Amino acid sequence: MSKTNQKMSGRPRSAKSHQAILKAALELLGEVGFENMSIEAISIRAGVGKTTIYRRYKSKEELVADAIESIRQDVVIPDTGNLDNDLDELIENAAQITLSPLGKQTVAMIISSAASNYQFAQIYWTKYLQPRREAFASVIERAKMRNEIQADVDSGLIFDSMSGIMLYALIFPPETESWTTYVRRALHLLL
Amino acid sequence: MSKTNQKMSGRPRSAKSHQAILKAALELLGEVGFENMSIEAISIRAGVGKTTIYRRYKSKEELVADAIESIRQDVVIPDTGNLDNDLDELIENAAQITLSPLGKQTVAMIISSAASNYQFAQIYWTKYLQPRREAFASVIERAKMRNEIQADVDSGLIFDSMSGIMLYALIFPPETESWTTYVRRALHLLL
DNA sequence: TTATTACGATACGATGCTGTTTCGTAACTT
DNA sequence: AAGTTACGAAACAGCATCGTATCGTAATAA
Repeated sequence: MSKTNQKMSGRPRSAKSHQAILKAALELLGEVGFENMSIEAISIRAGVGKTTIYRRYKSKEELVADAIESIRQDVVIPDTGNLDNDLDELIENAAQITLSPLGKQTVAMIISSAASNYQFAQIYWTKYLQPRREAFASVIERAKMRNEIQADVDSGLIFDSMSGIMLYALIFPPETESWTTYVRRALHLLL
Repeated sequence: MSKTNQKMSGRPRSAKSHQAILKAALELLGEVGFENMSIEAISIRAGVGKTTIYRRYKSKEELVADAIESIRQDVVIPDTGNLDNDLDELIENAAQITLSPLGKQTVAMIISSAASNYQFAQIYWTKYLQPRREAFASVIERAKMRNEIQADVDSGLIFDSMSGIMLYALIFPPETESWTTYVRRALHLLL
């Protein structure tokens, strides 16, 4: 905003420091969680002065929101010509992200702050879930055209249900099978 | 343990204080979350000295684990003679507990500490989910006997899926319908 | 009654983080 | 070159909480 919409005189803000701050914030979020991470720890890990962070962000919330938003992951839209294979790829991809420490802490942060601060859920929805929900829809669409499933299938609701079981299995990992097999088995109930 | 298995001389620990501590801990957990609650705040709200808490618990984790464990909720096993009605009651009951501030913070705590400390998930599973999973199984069992559903339905997997969608809808509340309708609609995909 | 343990209150030093300020230096614009 | 802004480092007072220790009092057992 203020950085780009107007040429400022004086030394410009360091893009390198900016990247280092976001990186350190995400690392610490995954390691210790939102509540236990301090601005001081972030500045030390990023190798920048505390001042530099306080100059950019008014609060930890703002910083972390920006950091999460900065994650750009390519959305996979599998197209193997077969629904089951497509779904397997989607599940595999979701597993990698969701089961990581950062993924877990992000979800925890969203839940615990949901009542007071909806911005984290908002970002996660827009940046992460929404694109994948659409990718899922196009996978389902193709399966419909191949007559693999009925035309009245509600891809949105199925995606939500699938996300739900993934979340559940994240907290209470299945004991007798792998996370992915379990999710796959649940998904077969839905289709 | 040490309190009951042996008659001690001297003044016994106050059961009243004990109750007050657990109550205050649960209240604060719902209000500010696990990370933001201090032993000091608990002692003040409970109207006891800090010493009294430190004498009983070595850590906040221990205290909160005990507090959660102390919640005794009657498990509803509906038997209306009709599966859909039975399920509605189960959903309604789950909604009340899950959507409360305490319910949300408990879940958030479980997730964020899952990697380092599995005891919270363990307690929640044993004290809360397990009994309900069994109640759900008997509801399904009765529906099978009435030939409302097929005999090969896996009640456990369906319960997990249902819990999953509830959890998901807790974080990302449906915009165009109520929480319960949404859950009910998802459940119909499964049965 | 005496011995023992718990009680609530209060004070304590230690710790870790907050957000701000000051400093000399570095990187730009005009 | 002059002017301006950002940089990292360091110091700062302020605050909340930690876990422990000390106090005189209360409640129980022998």
